[in-house]
Amino acid sequence: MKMFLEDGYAKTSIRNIADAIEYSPGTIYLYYKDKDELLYEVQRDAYGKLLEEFRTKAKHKDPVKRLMQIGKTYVAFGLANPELYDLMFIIRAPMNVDEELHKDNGGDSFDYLLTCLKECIDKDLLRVKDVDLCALQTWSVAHGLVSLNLRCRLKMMAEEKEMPKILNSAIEDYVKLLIK
Amino acid sequence: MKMFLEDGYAKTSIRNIADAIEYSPGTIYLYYKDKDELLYEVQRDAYGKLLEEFRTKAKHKDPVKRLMQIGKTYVAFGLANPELYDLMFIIRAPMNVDEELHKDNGGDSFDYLLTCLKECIDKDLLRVKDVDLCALQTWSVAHGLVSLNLRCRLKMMAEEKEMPKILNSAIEDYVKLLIK
DNA sequence: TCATTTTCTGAACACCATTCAGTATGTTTG
DNA sequence: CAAACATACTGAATGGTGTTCAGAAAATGA
Repeated sequence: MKMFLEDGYAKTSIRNIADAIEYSPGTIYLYYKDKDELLYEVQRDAYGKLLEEFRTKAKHKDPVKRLMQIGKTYVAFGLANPELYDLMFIIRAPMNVDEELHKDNGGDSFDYLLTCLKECIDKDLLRVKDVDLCALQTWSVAHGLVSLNLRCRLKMMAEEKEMPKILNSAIEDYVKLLIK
Repeated sequence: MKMFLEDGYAKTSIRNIADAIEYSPGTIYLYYKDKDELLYEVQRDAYGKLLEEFRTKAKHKDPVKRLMQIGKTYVAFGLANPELYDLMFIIRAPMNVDEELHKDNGGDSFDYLLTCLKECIDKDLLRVKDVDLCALQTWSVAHGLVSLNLRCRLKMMAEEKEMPKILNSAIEDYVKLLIK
């Protein structure tokens, strides 16, 4: 995980890992089917990390304010852990193998959002009706912001150092847009 | 471009390309600095393609309805051309070299959205004030939807074949959210 | 101590992007 | 026409990649 986060998934080779742990490359294949399976292990941790972040930084009683916290926490998480975010949501590799992995892991974070939104909508605090659609939409805004920035597609907007502020404003405005 | 779109950027090797055009691998390096530079050429085309799509499919007189068309066109474009979309907005490679390339190309499509939003806001038709922030937000929703789907992160939501409808609803609802 | 199981090795395979000395072709000049 | 030059191309070599597998080493049990 340390190497994946420092150098990125692609640049971390099985040989580099083998060197670092002082084993031969072949040994790794006795424990993991292939390089992707190493990724799953890291992803499992990463999804847990995000959920933990939600649980500690997005626990306001008011579901609308909590929704705002969730959005901001997500964006901040992506900005603070770019390589980790990459592994979790941008990299191509996995998702083909164990569908359960994501229902159990990434799913928990999504459920956190879902539960919050459900409470908001039940209390008639938002301008939307469909919980699932709204959750998808909200996740998409947050993911869009983080991933476009991570892939340097927002260079035309402002300088690098300005981006956190801008992304924060963007997600803030979006949540405000949801509120009745 | 044909090979990039059929097999993806990563799986298309310089050797494969050399074979296909019946030249030696070395020859390619006489015309392109490296593999990434081949990508830029394709990206240039791709950005043009998206802009062309906007121009033909999002030209309603009413700026709000045009905004809706832009959103739906973008999502449809991403769903219809997954590999192309990947090259344009998800792949890691470029953005480091020629910043102008993107101001001139990807920028044109972004300007199309920007202009439309400006008209909407000038006519006081939307619930937002800041054009740039709203453009970023709108692009993020659309990109989020497309890229999460492309990377199979939405498997828990519905079956593959259901996704186009859902993504369409999501972007539709978002634009409706913007309207006063 | 010896047999058995478990763990590990590292060379080999088939790829990859990239480089570069050398060759072939085309063009221009004396 | 021939020699000089310019352009175009080659393909082997370099140093990387993920992955496999026969065989060696270490640990365990009798």
